[in-house]
This record gives sequence, structure tokens and C-alpha cells, in this order.
Amino acid sequence: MAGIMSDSMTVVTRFAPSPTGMLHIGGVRTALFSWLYARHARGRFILRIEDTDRERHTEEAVGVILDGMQWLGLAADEGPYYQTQRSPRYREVLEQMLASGTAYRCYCTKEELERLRAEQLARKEKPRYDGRCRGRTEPRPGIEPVIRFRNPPDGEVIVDDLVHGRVVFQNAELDDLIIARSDGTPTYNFCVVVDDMDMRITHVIRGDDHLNNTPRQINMLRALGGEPPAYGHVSMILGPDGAKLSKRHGAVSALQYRDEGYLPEALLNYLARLGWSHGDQEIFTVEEMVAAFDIANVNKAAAAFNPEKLLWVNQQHMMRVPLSRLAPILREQLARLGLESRDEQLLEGVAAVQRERSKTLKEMAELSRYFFAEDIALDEKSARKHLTGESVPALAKVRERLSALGEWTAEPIHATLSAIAAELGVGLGKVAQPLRVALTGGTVSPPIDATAALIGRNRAIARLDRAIAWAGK
RNA sequence: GCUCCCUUCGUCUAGAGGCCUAGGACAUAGCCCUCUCAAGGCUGUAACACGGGUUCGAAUCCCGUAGGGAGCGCCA
Repeated sequence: MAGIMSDSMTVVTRFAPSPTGMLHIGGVRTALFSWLYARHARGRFILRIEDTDRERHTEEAVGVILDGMQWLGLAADEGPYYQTQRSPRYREVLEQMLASGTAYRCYCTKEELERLRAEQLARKEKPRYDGRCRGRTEPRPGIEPVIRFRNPPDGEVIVDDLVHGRVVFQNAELDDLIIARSDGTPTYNFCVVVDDMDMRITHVIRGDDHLNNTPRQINMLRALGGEPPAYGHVSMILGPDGAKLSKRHGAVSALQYRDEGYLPEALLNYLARLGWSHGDQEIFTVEEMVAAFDIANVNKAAAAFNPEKLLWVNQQHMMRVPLSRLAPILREQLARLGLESRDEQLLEGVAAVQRERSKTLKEMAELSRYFFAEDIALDEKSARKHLTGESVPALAKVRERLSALGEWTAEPIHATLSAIAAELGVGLGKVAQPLRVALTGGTVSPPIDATAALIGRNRAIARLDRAIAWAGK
């Protein structure tokens, strides 16, 4: 009964990225599913860095993964483990397999193997090693051998995949894969098996590009006397055009989304809903996802990444989260625009009125310059339209009454503006729009009373004076 | 080429033989609300890849076909 664990057994999942210099959002999604599965089952989640290919992997590349996981809040209960630090253990298992005969040395040269491959291809066969060194007992002088796994020649391997259901592979389709290179270093498929066994992984949740590796890994695990874990192969993410997601589709790195002003829980929510659903619910807090997640409901088909929906999900989260969560991120985004603000009260106030009019915190910062900048730029077009000679009486009246206003908050400001409109016999728009241009420099802002309140009396009056002067020209 | 996987509105999905006149969400169009922009509300356009079966009845089960993807490395 491969992979069926009793309830009493603790679930252990893992995320095993290869440090390529970026945390890909496809990887984030499998990490998330792994993490959710462990959290839901009150199990453990392990982070393991697959860095066997030493040259390509740098410390910075590992740092990127760690930073990304931290930003996302996908905390590991164990690790990070590094494969490069486990060499002695791999060596040990290799020796053990050689001794037991489940692995053997292969002295074929690369040229020989290439020829074999070419012949098979010419015969329209699947290229695979034919096992010619299986029975060899004597070394070939001058050749450093590789080590191959002795795969069972017949029978089948059944994978009861958590998302795909039963998948059956014939052993005859599998060949004896190389588990150690001629320089003695172990290869990926072998390391994974040893690691998953040693770390007692109960549920391997990974990309479905690994589905074809699974029968080999199961065979190796059995040869080592281990019991295979359960496997769940989740689909990959496609670009909006249905092609494999790549840089040309825009941001594929998780940290880019942080820089673009997305909330990590929103990214997680969006990624989870890509291939998974829970009734008609679209917006989930992380806790809700943990409670509702079930790998069995994950879709088999690959899903296309839709940036517009991510934007919507992000805004929905911005509108629900406490303002104190938004303020620091808004401050950071403002800083990138060269605008300083240490006023937590103001930051939260701005976030409160802007969150329903911005999709990201970056956009919020861009739309909120006039709340933080001392000098604002007057948009020509807006000014010509609304700061006309006709608007001067209204503006003057607003200036006069607002400077005398007792309490500088939205309600009295609103009452004042309404009263002025009524006195002048015009709609509120005739007062609000010129004032909006005066205060913000443009025609778009949150409700004018709230906007004025946040801008503050002194700055508001100064901007009014300037606008009146402009209109009177 | 071989093996394996996948296929419901443009996109993400619901759907476990009758509840389907195929539901929800994003996007899109219209209306409402309204001081601008939003947010919100209402309404609309829009899908079971195709062909055969099985069944009283199929989006759902079976078999093909087509299309897409992955794997077949001394990469991970």
C-alpha cells in the first residue's frame, strides 16, 4: 500500500528547490501546497536545498530562496538542509548498494552511449541504457566508471498519486539510471531518494514534471528497504498566453511581487486558487487556506497565470487587512518615490481612503503623492478646466470658511462644502472639483472631505491660495 | 520516435449519471449609486475539444481521434 499513511503518523512534507538565483512563482505554488498540506495535518514542513550541481549554485542564490520564503511566511519547521553537506551519507548508501548488488559500475564511455542512443533513435525506440555492464565483474583500464541503479527488469510500478490517481509504469520502460558520476558525485534522482528516506518524508508534493521520475525513485527506495511516501504531482503554471511561464510574461520571481507592492498573502491566495478551489470562495486568509486545503481537490491540468485577477485578489486583501499592516509597506513604496513619512497616523489614514482605489501598494503610493509632498504639481489640463474665473468665488468662499473651521475633520469639512454649494445654488461638484484640483493638482482623489482632512489645514489653505491666484490670472 | 500526463466561458474554476435551461470569480459591456476616481450593487455576452459507445438518462462512465504538456542527460 504505497503511501497510505495511518492517521496516527505525522505528516512530513518538503520543498526542495534548486538554487537558480530566483524563486519562481511556480515553485512557490508547489511550496505552498506542500506547506498547506503539512499545516492542515498539523505535520512538519521541511526546506531542503538541492544544490548538488555545485558550480551553478551560489550563496546569493540560496539567499534569494530564503528571503522569498520568509516574505511569503512559508516557514519551515526543519532545515534548510543542503545536499552538498550530505556527501558522506550519499557515499555510504552508494557503497551499500554496490555491496548488495542493487547498483553496479558501468564502464561505458560517453561515445559508446551516444552511439547506442543514436541507434535506438534511428530505430524509433525510446533511447535508454541497455544494461550491457550489468554482468561485468572486471574494470576497464583507463576508465573511471559511473554507478548505475539496477532497475527491476519486469513488473510494474504503481503510483497512487494524490492528484492524478493511479498511474502505472512498466519496469521494462525504465532503464538503469546513473546514480553517481565518474567523479564519484551522486546525481539528483539518487539524492532525492536518500534525502526523502532519511528525512522521513511522508508526502512528496512537487511539480508534475517529476511524475516520470517517480517510478525510478520508488524502485530505488524499495531497493534500499524503504517504504515509498505518498506522491502528489501538481501541474505547472502557464503564462497568460498558455505557453510555459517565462520572463517574457512579466514577473516570475516571487520577490518581484514584493517590490511591486503586493501583499504576500494575496499572492499566496491567488496561487492557491490556481488549480484549487473551495466552493465559490475566492478570498482566503492564510488561516482559511490551511483549514480548507485538501490536495485531493487540486486540479490535474496546468493553469494559466492571470495578472489581472492577481491584482483584484491583492486589492481585496488590501481592503480587508488591518491598516497597520498597510502603513509600513506604503511608507516603503513612498520612499522609493522620494517621499518621506514617519507619521503612522497619516499613513494609515491615506491607506484607509486609498485602498479601494489602488490595486497594489506601489500604485497607492503613486496616487498619494499630494498627501506627502510639500509642493504639488498642478496638472495643466485639470487646472484650465476647473480653476476658471468662474470658480474663484467658490474657492474664495471655501478658503474663508475652512480657515475658520473649528474641527479639521471630514464631517465638518463636508458640511461646509455642502453649505457653500447650496448658498451658491450649484451642485456639490462645482465646489468639490475646483477644490480637488487646488488640493491635489488633479481631478482624481478620494472624497474631497477626506482628502482635505488628511492634507491638513495649513497645507490646504496654502494650496487654495495658490489655486485662487492661478485662476485669477 | 517511445512512455506518461492533461482537455468545462478569453482566463481561474464548480460539477462524483438525473439537482445543468451548465453555477461562481476575473476580464468585458450596460445600468444603479455618486463631488472625481474607485469600491459596491444589479444585468448582459460567453464554455462541456471532436467522434463513437454504455444507459431510460452523460459535462460526468468506456473506447478512439485531435490538440497541448512532461520525461527519455555523467542537469536538477
